[in-house]
Amino acid sequence: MRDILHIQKKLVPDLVQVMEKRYKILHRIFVAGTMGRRSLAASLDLTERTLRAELDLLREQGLLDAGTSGVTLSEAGRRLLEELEPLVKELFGLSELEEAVRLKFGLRKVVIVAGDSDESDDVKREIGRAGSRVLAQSMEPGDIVAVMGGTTMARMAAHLKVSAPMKDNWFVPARGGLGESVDYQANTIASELAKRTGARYRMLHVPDHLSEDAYQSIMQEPNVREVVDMIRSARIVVHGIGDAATMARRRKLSQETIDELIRDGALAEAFGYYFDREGRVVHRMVTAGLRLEDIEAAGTVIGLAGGRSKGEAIASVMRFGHDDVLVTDEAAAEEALRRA
Amino acid sequence: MRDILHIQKKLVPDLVQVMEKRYKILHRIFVAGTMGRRSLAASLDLTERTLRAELDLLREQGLLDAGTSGVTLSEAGRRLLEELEPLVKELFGLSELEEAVRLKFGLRKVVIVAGDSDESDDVKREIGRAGSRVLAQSMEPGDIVAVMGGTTMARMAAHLKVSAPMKDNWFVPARGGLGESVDYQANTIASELAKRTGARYRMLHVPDHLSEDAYQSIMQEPNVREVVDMIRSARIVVHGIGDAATMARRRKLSQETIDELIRDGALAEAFGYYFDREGRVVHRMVTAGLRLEDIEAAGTVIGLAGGRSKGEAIASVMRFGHDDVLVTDEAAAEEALRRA
DNA sequence: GATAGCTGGACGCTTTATGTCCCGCCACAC
DNA sequence: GTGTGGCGGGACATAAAGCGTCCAGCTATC
Repeated sequence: MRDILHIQKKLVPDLVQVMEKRYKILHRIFVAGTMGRRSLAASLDLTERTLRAELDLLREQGLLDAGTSGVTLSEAGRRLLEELEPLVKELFGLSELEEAVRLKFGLRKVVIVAGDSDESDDVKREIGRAGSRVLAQSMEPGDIVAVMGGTTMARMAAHLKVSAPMKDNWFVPARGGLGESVDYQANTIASELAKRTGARYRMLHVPDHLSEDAYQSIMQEPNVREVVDMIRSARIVVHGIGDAATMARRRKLSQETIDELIRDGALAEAFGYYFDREGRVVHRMVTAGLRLEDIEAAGTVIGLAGGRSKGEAIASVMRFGHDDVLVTDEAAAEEALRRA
Repeated sequence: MRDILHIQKKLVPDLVQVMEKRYKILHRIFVAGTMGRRSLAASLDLTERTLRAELDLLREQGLLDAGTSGVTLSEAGRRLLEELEPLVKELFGLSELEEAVRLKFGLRKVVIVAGDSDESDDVKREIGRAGSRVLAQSMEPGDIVAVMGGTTMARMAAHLKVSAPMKDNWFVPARGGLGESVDYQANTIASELAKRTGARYRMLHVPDHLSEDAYQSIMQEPNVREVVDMIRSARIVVHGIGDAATMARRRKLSQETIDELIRDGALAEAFGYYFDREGRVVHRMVTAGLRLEDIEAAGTVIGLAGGRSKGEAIASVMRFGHDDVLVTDEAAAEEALRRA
């Protein structure tokens, strides 16, 4: 059953939303018995006109009747609702989950794709696609977008598609190199995104693991300085979320540092910071780029991550509380809620 | 599984249509391997621009790729199509059936509702509803509509709904009384239809089973004459279809006549005429009203009938060849095709 | 008999969809 | 190598649909 919807959603992406909207209308009318258009519109948070279009359609389908004192479910409508009831949870589970996660972490928007990234590459791809849509919707002319690295980010970049060239937008890497494969570096991703959108980009070449002296002197370089300033004024930040242990290993942190992270209860990593269960910052990478205050100042911070194994890390970063939008998958969302 | 498709047809019929369109596009591309937009548009009977909007969306969904020599299904697209195949029949089966019936009998339009009228009153109601929609779509200002009697016609009348009053339309009974319950007489139905649409109507009171003399003299009556002239110039004719034996009994024909009908192979009845298997007229009722030549002259002839038991009769009347639109149910349509 | 709340009609504005044309490009045939 | 037909994709004016808003007429209820 689930499959069917999954298939249909590919063909008609907003199928479920529409079904949900109509279900809610029918359900509301069922509960109220008889109800007028205005009060119905108010209680469903629809405008009178759009509701009316829906009501006309539903009546056309013979699901409801309009009397002089409001609309009522017809016999067929009641029967449909009854058949629909057991499917509701499965049908709209994701949007309910989205809402639950949104409220739990006080986010502006949550997008959840079906499945578990840990188990299927399709789901990973879907997160990338969903993320790219969110980014495209969020961008406005003139915006500077700072992006992090990682495979999820790379996938997001690969799916971004815009209708019109964004000639006066900039993409910048949120931080210097991360010692990863070049495909997954923030620099690469920023340039890829710029290429795909017709926007401009700047790169930031600052090696990891610099001594304090070397760091200070490289920061004096005018063109490094310039890029860093741009990064710090980014209006949109897009980042992946990792679990602390994996990230520490990938970044080849010293055993000493890793021990320290463990002692401090570091669970999650995002934009170069490590967070404990409560969302407190317990460690930060020493490298040029985005600072916490820049994150706070950014208008839109978008987090991308999926897979049940990342649920805890996601919960931790969300508790940190400066993300606005989360794009994840079903398994991770459930896990994050459970941990929170 | 079947439930959900069933529900969707009721709740989101518009989206089901969209799904069908997109399925057809994918399917066509799959068959062709790779295909250009223009030739695709031509073969699917869509305009280039609308097709393009669909293609953009499907590509957005990752279902197809656009190369230099046309569009091709992506791996995901092929997979989707494969998964979709078993659903196609259930989802769009009726429209394929509609098309098959349409071609078989050379009709302008065929509307089929799911189910079997013999088994469920809901299906009968649906035929009425569908018929009323067809009629509303067919009517244009100034049109005279001639209607027959019968329960199906009565149900159709009960569901007719128009957006604007049809002040300059007329409804007339196609024939005089049929000796049935008053609710199902053509006169009653014509007046009901007029009341529901804001149109005007005329009645025709000519008893069945008149002697030739009485018939001739009643036809001299100016106001009978007037109504008959109107009937004969109807631009739209709506009629039910019955099987010959049942109708003969209902009309209390003499045993002699019934024997004659049987001998001549009468199978079906419509607008007062009896037809054999090949659609030839084998008998006609002697009463005032629509003649065969008026049927032939009418712009739109709409036939309504459902139930597997009527399949053969429907096939017979359709072979007669002067209907333009058929509204029926799934079982009757299958049976009619089988018999033809 | 007054009143509140209902449906359905109307209308102008905004957004979206659509028809149409064109350009540069690539593959293929010659 | 070169010509050519068909391709995708951009552009744009226009038609159509969607939507917010208001109103008339009606009816149930107090």
